Amino acid sequence: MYKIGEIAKQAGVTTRTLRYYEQLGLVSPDEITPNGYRYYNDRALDITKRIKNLQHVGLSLDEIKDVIGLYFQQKKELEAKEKTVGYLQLHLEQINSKISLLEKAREEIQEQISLTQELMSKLKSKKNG
Amino acid sequence: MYKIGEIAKQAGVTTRTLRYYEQLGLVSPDEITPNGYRYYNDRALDITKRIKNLQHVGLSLDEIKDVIGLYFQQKKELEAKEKTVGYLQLHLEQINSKISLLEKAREEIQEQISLTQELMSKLKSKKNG
DNA sequence: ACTAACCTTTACGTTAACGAGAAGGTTAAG
DNA sequence: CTTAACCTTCTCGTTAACGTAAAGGTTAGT
Repeated sequence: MYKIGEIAKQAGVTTRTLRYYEQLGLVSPDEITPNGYRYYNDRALDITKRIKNLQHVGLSLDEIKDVIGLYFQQKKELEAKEKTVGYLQLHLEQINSKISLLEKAREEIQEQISLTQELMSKLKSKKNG
Repeated sequence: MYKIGEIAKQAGVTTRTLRYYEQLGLVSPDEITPNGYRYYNDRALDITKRIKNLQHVGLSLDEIKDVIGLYFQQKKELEAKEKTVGYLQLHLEQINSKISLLEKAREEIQEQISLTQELMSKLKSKKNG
């Protein structure tokens, strides 16, 4: 069991952020002692890191809230599972489209790099020859 | 030459957004007539679309401002080119790290999907005898 | 038992990226 | 030459995702 500061440090966020996430229903402490202290387990740390990653690639906390549970959830009812798979597939498509955009950007950047380098070598050979 | 509304429509943004981008130095009209009307060319449309894409994968307008010019820039001086290549490579690394995150997320999602589907088929076979 | 380093809630502040009107000028088709 | 559909600047409002005290309680090491 870790106190909030420990989790914050490990995950690279502030304690304020963790309380904010809790308020949004994203990550909750495993236990809250009578004095109000929050105690977290490793899973909370894992979730927090995932949130950060998804946020970093352009998802809002609101979107993340819709999917973060799907990474772990283990409900027992068949019906629930069918829904879960549906949501996961939607999420997967979203991820894939982002990957496509980034790969396209990557190609363009690489092309621009080699194009520029080519021009540079021409300039240099002119200078030297 | 297109008026602002036309560009906005094509790029899927509002006119307000285009003026805001102009204010940040991201996209500028090709010409502004004496009455203040903005007229854009195809390149502005292209840039605007790129901005949207980069934004969609998690870059802020501030970060985009630093790199958007690199996708097009054709300055003549050798020194300028060397700098440009440097910036492009940094940008490329940034893009690559985002791709890695997304690919990792993708794997996890796929794993969770097949895991869930496996459990589902077990549930069904139980149900059916 | 002291004290530094934690933790709590409450609440106001901030930045980014626009949205939404007001008040008025311009253009293009009929 | 009218009028709908554009365009302009200006300004105030909004949402997300926290930051930053303030005022005080808790814990852990010495």
